[in-house]
Amino acid sequence: MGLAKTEIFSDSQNAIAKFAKAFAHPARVSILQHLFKIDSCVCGDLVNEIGLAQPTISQHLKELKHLGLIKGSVEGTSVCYCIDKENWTEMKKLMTNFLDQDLSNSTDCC
Amino acid sequence: MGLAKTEIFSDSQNAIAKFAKAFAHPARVSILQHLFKIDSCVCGDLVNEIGLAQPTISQHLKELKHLGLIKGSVEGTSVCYCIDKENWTEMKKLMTNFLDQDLSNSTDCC
DNA sequence: ATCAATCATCGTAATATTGCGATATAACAA
DNA sequence: TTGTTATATCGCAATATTACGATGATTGAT
Repeated sequence: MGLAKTEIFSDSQNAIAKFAKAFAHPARVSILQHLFKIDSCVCGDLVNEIGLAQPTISQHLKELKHLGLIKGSVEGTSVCYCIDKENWTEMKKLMTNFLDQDLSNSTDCC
Repeated sequence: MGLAKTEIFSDSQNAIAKFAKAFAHPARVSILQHLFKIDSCVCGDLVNEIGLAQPTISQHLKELKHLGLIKGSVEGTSVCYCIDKENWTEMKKLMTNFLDQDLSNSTDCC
């Protein structure tokens, strides 16, 4: 199939999976890290920074933009990308909550 | 292709992507949440809890076990699964560090 | 108007993921 | 031993992801 049965899961579970998918490829991890490091709109030197072809980078950027994690604005002949910090914070809350489950209980069995 | 070019990325970036992939499916999110909620070895009522066929659940469990996030031990005719809290903590450190990048800089441009 | 630069999209090939029926395996029970 | 229960593995079909060459679209420069 290759098709996840999203209907049988909660909105929260699907949202976690959706954002996790954004980080599930090292190129996207690298793109986000670069955007954070620069901390300003970066005008497409990502292709030089990361060793992937321009269409490939463009595709990864599109996915991140679709998720709302980054913003892009046309700046002359190039396009400037930067982190959408508001949405990033929202996403981080969701993920952190998931990752911090181990703190809610204390017993250990194994 | 469908094959990620892991060679050109750092170990850390590949590790983040690897763990994120574990959370990139709602069934695995659900499995982990259930194991945390119960907070004890659970002997395969996961198939009843989640609405997927037994071979499908078994496959997801295998992936989580391979990543070291859960442990499984034979208990009579069934198998008991639980979170590997030590590895979970390690993974959480890595992911939290990645998610907290927005705290390291303060300027904003967009 | 023409050209160069930058980025997006299309199309396609290779590989990965998801899901499950059928079947194998292992432990216990009678 | 035979049967039952619980889980794993195999094999396959459907779909998704990754990568990139070729091409299109847009902007600025001359």
